[in-house]
Amino acid sequence: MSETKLKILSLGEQLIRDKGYSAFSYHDISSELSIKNAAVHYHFPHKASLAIEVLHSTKEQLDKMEDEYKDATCMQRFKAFINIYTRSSEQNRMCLIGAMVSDYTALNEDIRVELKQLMDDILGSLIKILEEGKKNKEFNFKEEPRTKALLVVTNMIAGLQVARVIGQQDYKTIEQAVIAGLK
Amino acid sequence: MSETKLKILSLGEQLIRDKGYSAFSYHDISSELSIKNAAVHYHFPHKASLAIEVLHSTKEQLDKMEDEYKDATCMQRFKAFINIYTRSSEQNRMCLIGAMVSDYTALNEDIRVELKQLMDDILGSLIKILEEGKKNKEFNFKEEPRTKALLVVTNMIAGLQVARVIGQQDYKTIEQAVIAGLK
DNA sequence: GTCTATATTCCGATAGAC
DNA sequence: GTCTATCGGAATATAGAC
Repeated sequence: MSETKLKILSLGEQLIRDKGYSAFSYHDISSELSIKNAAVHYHFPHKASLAIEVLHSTKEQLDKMEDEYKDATCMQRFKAFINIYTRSSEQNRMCLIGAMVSDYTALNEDIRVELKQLMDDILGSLIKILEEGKKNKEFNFKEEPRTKALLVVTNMIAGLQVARVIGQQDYKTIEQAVIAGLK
Repeated sequence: MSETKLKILSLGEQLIRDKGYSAFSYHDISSELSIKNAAVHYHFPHKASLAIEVLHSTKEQLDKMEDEYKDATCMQRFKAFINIYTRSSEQNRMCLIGAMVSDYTALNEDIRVELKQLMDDILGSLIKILEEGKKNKEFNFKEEPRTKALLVVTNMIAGLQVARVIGQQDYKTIEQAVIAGLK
């Protein structure tokens, strides 16, 4: 992938997670990168195609992390998962899922399908960590792993969203409580 | 308040919770109510003024609910609180807070202030219920009431958001787990 | 691959008639 | 209070030169 395309992809992700999919524009990208609107369209003909590549790129990062941590303890894997959100919090941004789901009715069918796919992958990855950790007694929670995964993920997604209004300290509080909730 | 203004206010709230603040337009309102764009502007000169009145109206509903349930048990009050989200789920909509916070960077300062105010009020209301219920042994949770409130509201906010992608059954699962998590 | 220029559409908002 | 008409601006997108 060309240098410019990579920069657009990366900036596109940051913008989506800062302003939301509907609210960011190709102008935001072109002005920041000192290129023209048409150049952005050359690399990503439609806004939807940029969003879809951002979703794919996030899926790749998830796969990479799973691979890197495949021999780690469940708690280490869980903390690596949570760390994605910690980094978002430090940027004062939402996570990609949180930014996209809240624009769901404005998305076309292609993006909706990709978004559901990524959501299923993230949830699936977390469920595996929780299942295994419960089985080997690393974790101690009473809910079904899928239920616990839904609780954790929604804490993270909305935690990042509300922290922009009420303060990042509250995100930290949520994060610590989520980790403590496994013991 | 005139009939038309009330209809616009109500529809405005539904649209914000369906499409998000940035994504809904005065055209959505005028077409649905079979009036003209200018008529909507007569009642709400700016889009921001409509949003602010929607936020105020939600605050009034919260106050009304607190008053109605002032002699109820903490569990009854908690369930009444959760019921707001249940109704949103049945409409396949986000809650107002969830719809607005995800558009936070697109909001002007006036709305941001009102949004933070409402967020504080909702959180404060829930904290009181949790505090009292913990004190009188109706509830049994180990976190600080404020922490528990943050966990519960983020479960609800993002639960409604992700349910539109992965299915309303998952919202139901979250809701049941949240209630079970008080015992 | 990037540019200039422009088409098209949509949105928030206002002036002024009725 | 609602209408017609329109302004100004922004957004997505494309054609064609370099």
